[in-house]
Amino acid sequence: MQNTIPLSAEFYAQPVVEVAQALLGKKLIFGEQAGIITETEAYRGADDPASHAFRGKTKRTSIMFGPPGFSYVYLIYGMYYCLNIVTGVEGQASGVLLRGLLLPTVHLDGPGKLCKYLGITKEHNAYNLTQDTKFCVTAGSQLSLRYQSTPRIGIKKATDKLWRFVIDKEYLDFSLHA
DNA sequence: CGCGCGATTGTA
DNA sequence: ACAATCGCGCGT
Repeated sequence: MQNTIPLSAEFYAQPVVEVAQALLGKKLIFGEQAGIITETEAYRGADDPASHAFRGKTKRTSIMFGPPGFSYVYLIYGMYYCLNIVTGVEGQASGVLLRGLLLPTVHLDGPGKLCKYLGITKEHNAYNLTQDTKFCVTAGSQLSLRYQSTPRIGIKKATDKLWRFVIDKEYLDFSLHA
């Protein structure tokens, strides 16, 4: 069915803030699991001190400088993995952190819990999400939805950027009770 | 080459 | 408020 086609490299090639907003309501597929993306954050290497890539390309962040549509999975606080999707054009680092996912039975809040529940680890770093129907994002419901923009969570730099995007609670409640 | 600290979370 | 826990990357 149409809905199983991975979002294209062209989609991810858009500016990171736009992609972060556009990913809300889309469906993340990982193995046999699938859920609706409810919360994202945008990170941009060029002018965003909160981004891992702000200080330039390193072994860890090199994936963020690569082509759009690839996974960037990193370990945080020695115990949690976080999943990002590389965006924008190759050579200019940016990516979207996935922070919330609505599954048929649970709503996962927080990037660490999201990866822990799905089983995403460093083994899933640097995957091309535009070529694999078992690890990708698809169009989802296509319903228009409301979301809020807020400062990003857990950072001390660039807190003026309202680059965290969350689907409205009312809309979430509707989905949960539908 | 050593060491401080982080895009987090659960528990006190 | 704070511990758990470890690899990255800055500074020496």
